[in-house]
Amino acid sequence: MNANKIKEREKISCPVEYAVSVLSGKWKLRILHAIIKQSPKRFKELEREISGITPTMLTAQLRELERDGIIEREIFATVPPTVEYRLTEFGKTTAPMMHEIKNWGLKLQALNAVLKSNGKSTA
Amino acid sequence: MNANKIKEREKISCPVEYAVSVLSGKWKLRILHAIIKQSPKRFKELEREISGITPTMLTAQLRELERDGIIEREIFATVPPTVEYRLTEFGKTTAPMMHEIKNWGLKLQALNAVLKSNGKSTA
DNA sequence: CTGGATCCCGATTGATACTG
DNA sequence: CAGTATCAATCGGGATCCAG
Repeated sequence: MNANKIKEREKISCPVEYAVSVLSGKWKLRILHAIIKQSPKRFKELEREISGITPTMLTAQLRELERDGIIEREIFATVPPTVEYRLTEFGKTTAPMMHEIKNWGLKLQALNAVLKSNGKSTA
Repeated sequence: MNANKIKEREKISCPVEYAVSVLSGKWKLRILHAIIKQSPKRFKELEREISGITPTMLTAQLRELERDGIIEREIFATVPPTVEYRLTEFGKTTAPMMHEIKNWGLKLQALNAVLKSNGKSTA
């Protein structure tokens, strides 16, 4: 259960482990990244932007991020229904971290591109 | 298979997804954090510092980090055997990211401590 | 001490079908 | 459009045993 996950989290002392316990998984960071880039964001927009994710997973992950106080959900009683997601004030504190992660991802991509093109040359 | 994981990675364009593909899992970031704090670090020291990890997992994760060019391993033919792990030059580029992650973890812990004391006491 | 090889479980995830 | 429910399959990760 979810409540269990929360209980487990309370035992954690290491800040890194704590952050991981909230952000781990294939999708959380990408969702966060997408919402940081443009907020608010609708369900469908997220689904399109995060290639490979299924609606089921997107819903589940969004619920967890909401429960953890990082994003908030606003429902509009329109037809068809509209739901917007945006960062909470606390959620905005992830921005520097996300920036560094993205940044490092770029370095990593660049490095691997080089390694690949070298393949077997130089050394 | 591992080679497969590498192949998959080549298709990724999003930097965040790329970073996640290398760092995801329960242990990678904690291992990195431990080695950043003090380098070089021996196998046993890592095992002690990263509470909960088993030698099997520690080995597996270290191998992946090594393969991804983030850490390097040095073996000393002593009795008993000694192995030291340290960051590569590229591995050092994770420092700002790790700093932000740790930092955010601290904020998160602080927030949840408040939420808990509100929700519980006073009641 | 370091860590390779197996086996195995259960949480995580995906596919599908359905609803307000 | 924005989900929910269910079921099945996969895979990360733990336990155990073994070796240099």
